[in-house]
Amino acid sequence: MYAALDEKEDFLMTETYMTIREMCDAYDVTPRTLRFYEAKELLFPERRGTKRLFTRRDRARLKLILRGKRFGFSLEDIRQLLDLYDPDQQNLPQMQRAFELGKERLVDLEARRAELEAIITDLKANLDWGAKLLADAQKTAAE
Amino acid sequence: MYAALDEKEDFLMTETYMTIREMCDAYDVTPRTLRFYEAKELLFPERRGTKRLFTRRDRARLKLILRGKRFGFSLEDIRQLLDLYDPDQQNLPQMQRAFELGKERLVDLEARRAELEAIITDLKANLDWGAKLLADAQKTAAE
DNA sequence: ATGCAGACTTACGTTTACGTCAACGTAACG
DNA sequence: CGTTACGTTGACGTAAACGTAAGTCTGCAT
Repeated sequence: MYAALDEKEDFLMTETYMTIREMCDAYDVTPRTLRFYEAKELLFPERRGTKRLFTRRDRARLKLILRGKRFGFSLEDIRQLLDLYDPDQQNLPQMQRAFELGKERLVDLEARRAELEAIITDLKANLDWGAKLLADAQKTAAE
Repeated sequence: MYAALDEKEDFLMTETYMTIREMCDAYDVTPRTLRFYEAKELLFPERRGTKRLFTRRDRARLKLILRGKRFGFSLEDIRQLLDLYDPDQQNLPQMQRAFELGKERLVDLEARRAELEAIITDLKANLDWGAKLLADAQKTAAE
């Protein structure tokens, strides 16, 4: 289960559970953020008494959340997507919705990839152009 | 000038100036958004009396703004980058800052490209897996 | 001349994604 | 047994990116 949520460095992670502080240090987020994500039902840490215990599943989800954010997805967008990476096999209709949604996302992401490629090419060209302009300016100033 | 800001379809754009409504229709934004971008010094429409007239330069900048937003950049990030795409040759220090900033962005974008590649691969794998799960579920239900 | 569609300014409202106290619980340490 | 460190729940605050409503102006068609 959660095959896609696994990561290579997980073999280092001997602890099954992590406290909120360990999570913060490991993923560079604040406690507030983790509690906020829990409130928004993006994470589901267990409890020992009143304290949160973050599982492997939570860690995997958090990685995906942070990833999504870097690409401009809203938390609500991400919440939808998480259902795909972490399906509830008891709920067929939900799985199918997640599946359809995932296919749409794939199209979207591939379009983004193309656009990103264009942006990079573009930026490179502008950097070359800028370098030339700056070089000219240097020479002019030297006279 | 503004070589990188040109686009292929521009030859269709006979009008040098566009009204705010034309802009809204063309780029699917609201008037509020355009005025907001002007207030934030991302766009610099000219004025006929009190009314805004958006130039080719504004249109090129707007495209870049919308692009940047799709990739999760803040408007402030974007404002900085626009200086690179639209340099002020009277201002050497600003050009150099823009140049340095642009180089950093390039590194950033190339990292994003790699991550995006990983995300796509990942999502595809999950979709295949999901397809399998759904197929199994269908069969089970058929018995 | 007038009315009305659009554009303009000003200003307050809204949503997202947290930040920042305040007040309290609890567990370990000396 | 006190205090120090870390964790918890509200509750209010904030920055970014606009939305929205109110009131004004303005060009032009009737």
